Amino acid sequence: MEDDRDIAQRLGEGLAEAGFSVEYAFNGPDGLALGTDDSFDAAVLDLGLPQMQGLDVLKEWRRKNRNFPVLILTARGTWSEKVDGLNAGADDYITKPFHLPEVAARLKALIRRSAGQASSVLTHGRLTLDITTGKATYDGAPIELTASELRMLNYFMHRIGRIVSQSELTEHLYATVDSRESNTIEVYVSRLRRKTSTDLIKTIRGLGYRMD
Amino acid sequence: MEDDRDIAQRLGEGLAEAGFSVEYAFNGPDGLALGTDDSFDAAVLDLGLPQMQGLDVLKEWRRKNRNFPVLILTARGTWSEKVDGLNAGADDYITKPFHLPEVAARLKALIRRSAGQASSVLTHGRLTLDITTGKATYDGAPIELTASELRMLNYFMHRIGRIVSQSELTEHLYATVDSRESNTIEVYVSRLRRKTSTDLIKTIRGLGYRMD
DNA sequence: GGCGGCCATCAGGATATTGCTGGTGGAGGA
DNA sequence: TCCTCCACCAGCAATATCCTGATGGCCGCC
Repeated sequence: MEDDRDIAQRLGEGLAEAGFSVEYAFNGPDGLALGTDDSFDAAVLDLGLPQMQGLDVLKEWRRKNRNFPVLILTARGTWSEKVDGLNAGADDYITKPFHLPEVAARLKALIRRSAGQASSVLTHGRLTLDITTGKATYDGAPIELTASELRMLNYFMHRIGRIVSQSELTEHLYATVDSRESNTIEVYVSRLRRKTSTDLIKTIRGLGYRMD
Repeated sequence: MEDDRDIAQRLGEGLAEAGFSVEYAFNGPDGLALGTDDSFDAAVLDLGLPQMQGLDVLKEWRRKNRNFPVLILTARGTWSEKVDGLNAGADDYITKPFHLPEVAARLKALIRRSAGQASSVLTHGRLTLDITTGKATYDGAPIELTASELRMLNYFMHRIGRIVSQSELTEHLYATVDSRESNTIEVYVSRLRRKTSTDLIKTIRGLGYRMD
């Protein structure tokens, strides 16, 4: 997003070369619209967009809980803008004239960091699981999961198509190795099935379970 | 405040020339002591102070409601530190090697701004929080919050929708890692709920809390 | 030095989760 | 087809977890 299309062009091409997928907006309202998609990994924001203050765009994003990282571009010497930008919810800033590799590097760092924090949602079929918010949905409807169920479901969703043995599950969920004395695992599988669908987790008799 | 006395010397002299009145601390505890005076316009904090993490000093200041602006000095390339710093309550950061005029300029900007009471107010649903004035409203009605409650609420409001574990809260609020000896966190959550609404903060048993 | 408010902690009670049991159903082998 | 054994599930008691009123101590302010 840039006020000067040439700069934007150059920046966009550079970032594309660095492996990013880029979209542009040349004014505030367009930027707002783009941001509402919430499908971005990060945004580069030039302060001083026409028609709307760049900071206002940022504030509006944050107000709408768009939490992708934002890198601010500012002209050299406008300190207050930078500080205001950080306070408005920006994650980093960089001064013009900028070096492309630096922008790319910072963007990568921001994205890497936000990946550690941002809600990373796993999707499989009609099932959805966000481990950071603890929310899961099946067919779009939210389902309530307890902590243990959540852990187990998470484990399964990271092992789609693989057979997961009972002992493996016990080990992962409890860090203890009970041999066959209780059927706790079976019970939890049962609960997961009840809350989602009977055929979500298939049982492989004598070997374990598999989700696919 | 500097880990390298030469750098500190140079920085201090430069700032003095620029019209600032400067005091030093060369380690964490001294820095803490200095900060408790609350008679400063601003502080320059070097991450990586001996004996105590620079960020802990900052957190401790903020815990005591010392709200002077803080400018962080960090080595080049440690992005996570910077971002963590901003999250911990710093107002700006600058990378080494730094140019004296730049530091001075940023400091001035920070001080000017802090004098001007730029109020950044967070809004979420019927809840409103102005971190600079410490005022909060619920349904438009003002609610009285103590310093700790305020910091906790602030933390929650920056993590809407995310599960926040008790240990995470303890760590952020106190900079120490108490394992389960007291139920302080529970008590504060309870108080926040009483002052706002019972269902403002949802408890996820075994995992933590979530505000959404 | 006295006072007020904030803070941390305790203890008792409330609640959801956990792990188990026992009875039932069904798969797979002989 | 029948039999055996494994898996399933509803319900239950035990328990970890959480909530909240009360209390004493500390700190800062007057």
